[in-house]
Amino acid sequence: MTKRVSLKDIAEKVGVSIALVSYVINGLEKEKRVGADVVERIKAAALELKYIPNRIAQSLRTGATKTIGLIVADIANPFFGNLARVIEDEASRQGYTVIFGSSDEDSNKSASLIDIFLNRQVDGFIIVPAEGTEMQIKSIQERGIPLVLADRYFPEVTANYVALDNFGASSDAVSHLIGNGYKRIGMVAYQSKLVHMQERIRGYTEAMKANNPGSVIRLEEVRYDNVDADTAKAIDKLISSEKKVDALIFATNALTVSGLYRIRNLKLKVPEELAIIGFDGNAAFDFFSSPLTYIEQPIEEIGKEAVRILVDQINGSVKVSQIKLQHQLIKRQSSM
Amino acid sequence: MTKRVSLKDIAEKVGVSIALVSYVINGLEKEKRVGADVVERIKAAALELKYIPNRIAQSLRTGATKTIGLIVADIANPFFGNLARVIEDEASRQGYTVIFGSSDEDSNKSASLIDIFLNRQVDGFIIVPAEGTEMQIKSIQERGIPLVLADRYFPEVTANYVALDNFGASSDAVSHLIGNGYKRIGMVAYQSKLVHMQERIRGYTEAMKANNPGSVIRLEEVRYDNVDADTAKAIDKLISSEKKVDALIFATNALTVSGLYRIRNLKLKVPEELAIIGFDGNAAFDFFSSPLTYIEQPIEEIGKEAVRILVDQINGSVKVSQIKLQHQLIKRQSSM
DNA sequence: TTTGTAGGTTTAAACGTTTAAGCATAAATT
DNA sequence: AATTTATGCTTAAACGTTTAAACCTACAAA
Repeated sequence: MTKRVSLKDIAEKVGVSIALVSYVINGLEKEKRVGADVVERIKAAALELKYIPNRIAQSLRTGATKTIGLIVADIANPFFGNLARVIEDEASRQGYTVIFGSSDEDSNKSASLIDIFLNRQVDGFIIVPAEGTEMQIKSIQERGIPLVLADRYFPEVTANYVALDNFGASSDAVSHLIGNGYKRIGMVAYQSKLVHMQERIRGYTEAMKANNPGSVIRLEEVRYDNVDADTAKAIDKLISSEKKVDALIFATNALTVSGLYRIRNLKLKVPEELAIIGFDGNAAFDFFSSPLTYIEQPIEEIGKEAVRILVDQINGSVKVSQIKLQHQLIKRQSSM
Repeated sequence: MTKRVSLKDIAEKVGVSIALVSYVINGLEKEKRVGADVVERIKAAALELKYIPNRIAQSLRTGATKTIGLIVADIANPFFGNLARVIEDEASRQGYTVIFGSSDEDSNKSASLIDIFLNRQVDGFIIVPAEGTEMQIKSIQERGIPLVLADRYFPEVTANYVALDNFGASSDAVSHLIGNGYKRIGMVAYQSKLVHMQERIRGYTEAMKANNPGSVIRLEEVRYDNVDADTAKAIDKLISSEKKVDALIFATNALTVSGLYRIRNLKLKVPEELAIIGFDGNAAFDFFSSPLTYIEQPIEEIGKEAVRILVDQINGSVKVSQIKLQHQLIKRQSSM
């Protein structure tokens, strides 16, 4: 490994002090009154030696790493992949680099990622928090490190967040189904205390009650680490009871896809025997025998807002921003 | 922002030198013969003050950042999202953190990402190289920085890589189709000089010639920045000529999905009117009217191998590893 | 002649680590 | 009693930056 070129190397080559070189490299030649000829010689030498600033040294000196730590549930999940992409682009626009990690909805993994990112002195965090990580979030805040939660948040923790209006989204889905004549509507959700899930569930139950005070709530909860089997069981149960469902809302993208497999295997006619509403977009939704109606999240906005708020905080803002964005219900055949 | 706790703070609290604290924190108390009581007091103080090592300072001192720079075409593309996930896990297992960026197949973006990662003194790179980035790759090598290419490589550049045996994969697809009685087989590929694409094309053409010396090559190339329109046009052309195709191979996941939309809109019966083979897995493949036969890449292996080779290089190995992995042809209804 | 000021440059400390080298003191060996 | 060895600790330099402060020199103003 050939030694990297430093300011010192340029200084020696030109025959001036390191300080002068630093000034010129950083464009402070006017302000710091560096001689015109010296400026030229330094610039030439930097080019010739292919000088690349050492951000590690800069960071140590300035205390800023220009790095954002991003923690999502799973970067392989298209929803988070898309979110990561938006965050990457917006961060880059603002001069930040992103380091990322997947928590797998596991609080231990989350803790270890946070530790690693703290080690690396990230300037701020964007976190899709897993269940039971309230204390981790608080501990970041106590350290005074900027933080924005995305997709979910903790009602009892005062923190910046950008999330969907999940209550509105799923109650909209219910209204849509009821408007189309469906009555026995069920929901398949994750077994989770996280607000985004609880709000999706609450949106469903409240809308059911609002539209028909005596309506039956048919909610099945699925474990994150056993999606396919649990979803299949949930659907089997929902369609086998004497009062079987005539419509089904899935609470996430993964649940929807998993459910579609089961529904296809059962050869249920959609929407005649069972109407469906999915969550998030997905090419699979389009090619299902009956194209799916789904709740679309404004991923672009979520990511951009999160970065903007975070950078604001890094730059000293102390304002707490809690943003709920609106969904769009993409109406298609599966719920008609 | 409350000041972060440093070794110095612990040293002052305990009343010893910084060196001793460093030894204890790094578990060198035996080797460096630190007194038993002092060890205890230092450990207690570290815990009490919630000491977190500053990796930036460590990196500056040791020259190693324990960071891998990952450049893919687009993290939002499920293939790269999955690859990133595998790389993240394997890197973490080896004590490395990943910083990532998407090149969008654009050599300028690629160059800028590489610069940023060099600034940050990454210990090594894993790159899915874009067209025309040979010099960028060489420049990294000249700096003596470990590097592994993934998914693609440059035949004229001697570098480590892990890729699919693309030639074998697409010729296998052709053989399969021919074995099932299809004769007029076409391919929709990207317009790209990159080997992975050229090899997929070559696998197709060679297999066509091998099976029938006089066979017609029906190849259409699509621009990366205009996938949907170009793919639609390509398909229209391939099925409208007097000798229209009876089977179609798509050269990537995105091309396959795009093609499926067109084929559905044209209401072509698959496989009766047109057989299809896709690339990479995807839930959409499963729900298409006729479940798709597709070429499956060993993503897990690609990612793991890439990290293993990279870490080897970081640890001083100078061996050049060029690995081609085998696909699996998942045979289903669309090509029967 | 002294004082002031602008232009141009260097010095040196600091960020938080790691680690080779040195310095005591006590205990063991001759 | 003199020397060696072991034990326990400190000192200080180095990594590559940034940046406040000090330092020159020349020249203008008093």
